Amino acid sequence: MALQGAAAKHRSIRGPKATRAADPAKPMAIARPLLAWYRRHRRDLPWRMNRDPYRVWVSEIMLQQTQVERVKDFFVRFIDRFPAVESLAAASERQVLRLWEGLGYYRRARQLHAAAKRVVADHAGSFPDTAAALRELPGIGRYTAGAIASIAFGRREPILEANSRRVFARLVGHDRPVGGAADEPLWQVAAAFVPVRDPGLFNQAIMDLGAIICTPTQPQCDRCPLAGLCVARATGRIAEIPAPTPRRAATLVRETAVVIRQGDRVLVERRPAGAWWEGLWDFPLAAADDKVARGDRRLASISYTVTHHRITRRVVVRRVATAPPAGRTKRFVAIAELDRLAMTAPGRRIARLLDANG
DNA sequence: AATTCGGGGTG
DNA sequence: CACCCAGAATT
Repeated sequence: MALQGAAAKHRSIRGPKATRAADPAKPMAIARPLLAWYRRHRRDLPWRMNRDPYRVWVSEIMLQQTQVERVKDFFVRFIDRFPAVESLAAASERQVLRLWEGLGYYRRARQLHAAAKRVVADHAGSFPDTAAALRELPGIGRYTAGAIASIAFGRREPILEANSRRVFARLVGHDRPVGGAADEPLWQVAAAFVPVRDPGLFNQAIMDLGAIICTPTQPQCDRCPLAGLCVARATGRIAEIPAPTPRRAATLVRETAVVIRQGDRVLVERRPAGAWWEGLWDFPLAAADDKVARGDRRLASISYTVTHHRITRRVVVRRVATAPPAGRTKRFVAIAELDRLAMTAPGRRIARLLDANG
């Protein structure tokens, strides 16, 4: 045991094979115990009912930087409303965004919609079935192409995302920084391990292992089917691998939203192209030099975080006698009608305040 | 290579 | 509060 640990300590990914460490040259050494574990412990997820490429695709887009538990209900509602690529392609962007509201990264929804139209128009409604062709569609990058190609089409394609990055890094003892270009060695590890047989199940199994057993903190190595092959475990470096990536400090932002109200109607604006939450509705934000008018009533102050921006939004209500002009990007709508609009997260919080306060 | 996209859950 | 999450596109 001590011998094994000492030997593993000085082994690189392509090092000698003196011990039982994971060896990319023998993919089945990983796949066999992993798939056996997966058959018993895999998560029961709504997108795993079948291998319909459309469903796999929708789930993979929703899951980008979004946790499984959060996606479940959104996925079921979305599939219920748009059961096939044709119905999604035929929908309006407004409908798609409304179903996406609250899930975040709204560009995903617009790209999903655009890709659906392209699949219908250019591929007669059937998905491209190789990773390279899938990557031509908007919103599909290296990971998502590999996931769809392997899961829906049985292609031998690797994947690397948050779970598999951690699992593979620990498995081979990859103690260098990860993320971005630094992930390339781990892509090579993933490519070496993914088996010809059942690559889709293998990829899903790696992700489930990362989500259930090989967790970021306090992994349950005693229940891991790959524990005996894991270099990080053999060398006692589980807690240090993968190396944490430095984060940017948060920037503080202050802004003021003005609820322009006449009776039970309020003014909302659509976020312009290039702005955060492009295409979603929100209350107008006061310009930096726009003094809060006399008579404005302070309604609330809400804070929220967008990546590395910490934003405090003061909300004031300004009652007006005449309705401001409407247009494609400005609408004057009854508070009760705000439900039907796809709104930004802070905008929705304000809408709920208005609803609660009458 | 670095930045920019959300939002909620967790310790 | 810090960290995390089935990443992709843009610059």
